Amino acid sequence: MRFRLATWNINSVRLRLDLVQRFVRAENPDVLCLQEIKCQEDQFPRAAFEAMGFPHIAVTGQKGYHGVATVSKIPLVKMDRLDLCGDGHARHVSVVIDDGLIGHKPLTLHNFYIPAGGDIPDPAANDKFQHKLDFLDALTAWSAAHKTKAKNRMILVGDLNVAPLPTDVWSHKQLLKVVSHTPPETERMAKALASHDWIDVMRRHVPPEQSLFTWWSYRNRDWRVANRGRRLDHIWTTPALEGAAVAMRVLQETRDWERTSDHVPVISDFEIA
Amino acid sequence: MRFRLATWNINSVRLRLDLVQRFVRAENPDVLCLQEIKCQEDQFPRAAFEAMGFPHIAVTGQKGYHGVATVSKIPLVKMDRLDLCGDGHARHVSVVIDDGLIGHKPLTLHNFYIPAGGDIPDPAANDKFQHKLDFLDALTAWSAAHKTKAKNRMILVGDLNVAPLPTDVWSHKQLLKVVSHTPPETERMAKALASHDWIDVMRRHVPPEQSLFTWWSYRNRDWRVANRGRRLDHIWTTPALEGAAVAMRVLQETRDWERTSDHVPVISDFEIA
DNA sequence: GCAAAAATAG
DNA sequence: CTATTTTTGC
Repeated sequence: MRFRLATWNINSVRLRLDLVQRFVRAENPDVLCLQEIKCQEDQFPRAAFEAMGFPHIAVTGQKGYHGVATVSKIPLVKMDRLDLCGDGHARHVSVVIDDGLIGHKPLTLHNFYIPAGGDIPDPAANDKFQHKLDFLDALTAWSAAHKTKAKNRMILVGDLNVAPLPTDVWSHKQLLKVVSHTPPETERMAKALASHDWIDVMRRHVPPEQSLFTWWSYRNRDWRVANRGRRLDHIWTTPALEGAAVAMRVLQETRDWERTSDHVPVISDFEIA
Repeated sequence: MRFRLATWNINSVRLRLDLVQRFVRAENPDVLCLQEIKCQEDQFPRAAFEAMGFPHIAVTGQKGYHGVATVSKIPLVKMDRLDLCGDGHARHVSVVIDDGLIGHKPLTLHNFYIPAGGDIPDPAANDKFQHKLDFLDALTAWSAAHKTKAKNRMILVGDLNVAPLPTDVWSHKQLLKVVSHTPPETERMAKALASHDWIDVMRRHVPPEQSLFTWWSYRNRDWRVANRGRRLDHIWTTPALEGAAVAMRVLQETRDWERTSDHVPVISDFEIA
């Protein structure tokens, strides 16, 4: 089974439906994970996605903020959602991808939108940063609990809002005190990765010496010149899918599109035995 | 001297510049008075009005709310502004129209945007209604003070936010307790009219038995069917201009334009000796 | 710099 | 229903 998976923080799916269409026409993903859809579930533009060839749709939404959706050309079964911090935020949806072949082991796809964490990287002074650390801890606990099954076939994608490696930001030194790259966050992300021996697919394709970004702030108008980016979006797989991600690309060019998201899509082609 | 005068509550001049252009192309007014321009003076699109053939511009603006502007093809002199309630609101601009002929008496044009007055027609419970009544009283006092000169040639136009006659609303009975048609307002408007023997030009052209509206709420989508309108916009002249307004039309058709104002323009042709 | 919502005004 | 400003969040 071969398929193309894409993840994109779209920053309002209703406002940027046209950009999604342009992306889908150009790259033809089989499964597309969106974050920050910023709408309720009944406001999700289902018809437009069906028209784009994605009849299988799983959405977790809320009013105004957050929200994730996974749309697929391949049938989806067992849609589910997690509320890791028990706060009712729409930050996760999972699906089991089922291409209809008999006897295959299940393949679960988790789509996450981890809290951004506010401006001040001090959990005592900033509730939102505390919430982000709690969410990362809960992610690790949840992930560790799943490790009981060694052959678990799982993909985890999304806007994780952490740039874990020094080369995942434009300046390691200057960002050590900036939310998304502080030690409490990067250490927690390392623990999350270790908790299920998750494979960082993007870094399997781009060596850690090389800088790799998926997000550039709206505030830098000349984003390509300054190149003050961060790698906030990720694709992980469990060891059972070792080698399955046969290709990976960061779609930087979308950052130049008119009225685009501050995040760019990440694509990975999977070849599953 | 012959000229065409128009008044229109445009409900944001920047947002509806294209509609103003369409109106100007169709009706070719010589002088155009706008209300609710909703911009500061330096944000007023002067260049666009100059391009439309209005090099003479008088603006009283403020941030976000209210604001009036008079633009003209005929030279304007002695631009002035009144602050009848001393609250700094941008609700008036006056100009003296000067066509360059020697020996003519001055002709002053006042452009007003009277407070809407909020929802509850009780001055004790609603400061905005009190403000509206105060404004109408101040208008009467100001107008009476000008009566010293019997030959005063003045035109007063604008969104006066009062529908004075029973036929100026779609249902006299149902609107007696609705702000714009309550007795405290209509009585004050009658006093204002009497204070300088103002001529209600619109009613000189349409008999008071006939209903006459210039505004239809955005809330009635099918405005033409229900026809729940009110006459909130007015053109008055002093007795010295008796007979000068040789024609008058209410441009109802603009209410059907895309994304239009809830008010429609009123046009009057003047023939001044 | 953007986006959505809430508040405010009409 | 429409527009602007303010607030919150990213």
